[in-house]
Order: sequence, then C-alpha cells, then structure tokens
Amino acid sequence: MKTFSEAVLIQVAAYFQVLAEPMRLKILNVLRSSDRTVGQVVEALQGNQANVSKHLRILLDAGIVSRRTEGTSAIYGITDPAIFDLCEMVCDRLATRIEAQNMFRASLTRRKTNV
Amino acid sequence: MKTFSEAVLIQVAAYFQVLAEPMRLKILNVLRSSDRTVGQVVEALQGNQANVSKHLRILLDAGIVSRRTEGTSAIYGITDPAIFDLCEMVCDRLATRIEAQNMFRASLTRRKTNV
DNA sequence: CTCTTGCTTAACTACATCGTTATTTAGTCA
DNA sequence: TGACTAAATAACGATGTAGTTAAGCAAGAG
Repeated sequence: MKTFSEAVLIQVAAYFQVLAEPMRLKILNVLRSSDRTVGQVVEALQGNQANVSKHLRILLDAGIVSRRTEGTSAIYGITDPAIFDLCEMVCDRLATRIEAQNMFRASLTRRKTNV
Repeated sequence: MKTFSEAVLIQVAAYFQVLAEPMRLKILNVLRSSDRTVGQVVEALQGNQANVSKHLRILLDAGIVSRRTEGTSAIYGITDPAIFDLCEMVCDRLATRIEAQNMFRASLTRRKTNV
C-alpha cells in the first residue's frame, strides 16, 4: 500500500488549491485551444484585466501555464495538457455521483407513488 | 476540441477545493488502508476531534468518503479509490516540475562556475 | 523624448475557511 | 433514569484569497 508523506500532501493540496477557482479553470479552458495574450483572455471571458492577470500569475507560478512576450503583449499557453485529464477525472466522479443521486431520488419517487 | 461549460467548471472547482486542504488529504491517506472511526483518525493524525469531524463532513458531502455507524461510533471509508489516482497525477506533475527546476538550477551553476 | 498601449503590481474591501473551545446530540450500560 | 463515551455542531478569532480601482512599468509609435 503506497502512502504519501506529509510534505508531499502539503504540496499536492497547494496544487489543488490553484485549480480550485472557477475563474482559473475558465482561463485554462480558453487557453486550451491555443495560446492567447492577456487581452484576448480578458475579452473571451468578459473579465477584469487586473484580475485575469493575477490569476495568470498564479497559474504561472504553479507551472501550469507558460509565458512569453511579444512586443508589449504577454502570451500565455498551457504547459502540460495533462491538466485537462485531471478535470476529466473530476467530471467523471461528479457525473457518477450525480447519477447515483438521481437513482436514489428515483427510487424515493417510486416508493412514494407506489404507496 | 472538447470544452467545459461554466456550470461544470464551477463544480469541478468546488471538488478541487475539497482536495485543497492538507488535513483532508491526510485523512484520506489514513482511510486508504482501511475504514476507521473518527477517533481512530484523530489518533492517527494527532489531531483535534472537532476539526477532524468537520473535515470528514466536508469529504462526506463531496461524496469522497462514506459513513456508517456502529454503536456510538461513526466509521468512515473511501468511496472511490480513484481519488488517489488524482493525487498520483498531481504528484507526477509536481515531480516533473521540480526536476525541471533542478536542471535549470544546474545549468545556472554550470554557467557560473565556467566564468 | 513623450504618448499610447498592454500588462503587472499595490492597496483595499468583502467574504470564506481553518483550527480551537465549548456545547449538544446520540447511543450504551449500570 | 442517570452517567459515560463518541461524534457532531456552534461560536469565535485569525488568516487567506477573490475582485476592484488605481498606480506603476515596459515596449513601441510618432
């Protein structure tokens, strides 16, 4: 049985924390199709420029996105598309859970209507 | 190119949020080998009872752990071991990142000593 | 040089969450 | 019923983080 050390868990938690913001996930989603400048991301998300910039910084520090400059623009891109596999896995978990809930609710309804 | 809707991203973020606490990851780590009572988890982690109980509640609400009672005890267990695959994936990402940093540092050192 | 543009950073407010202590609830046994 | 144990919840203080506005910085155009 493999286990995790405390130090590792702290780092893993920090990584999850970076992904625990809807806005950051939206940004990653936008960058998924291609690299973008900050302005392009801001426009795509109808967001505040300073806020997007800040989130991009956090993603950059976490090594999830990369940054290069071109003229006065900063261009961000996904460093490792495997990040989306993580999201897919979570989606799967959520889906199975919601399905389980629905089946539970359905059984309740059935029980109710059968009375 | 598959993309995610906003509603999904919000739920995914919430799920990541649950995993974004070292204490909760420690609890999952303890439950990994076998189901445990709250008291057993508290003892294994040298933690505060109320705090552990609260974290277990959050994990329960997220559907990550299950709960059953036996006498006056509450016994918690992992619902889906796939959760550890998520952690493994993050560990891999962290490892590759740390390795990349080390290589970068090494190249700097090399450059420095060569001057 | 200075104006403009694109981006980053600082400062601030509002809100969420962690950990702790104290209290409450639920099951067990004398 | 009353005492005891295990767990959950309430209340509170401390800390962290998202979002906004405003200021600062760097690269190019004129």
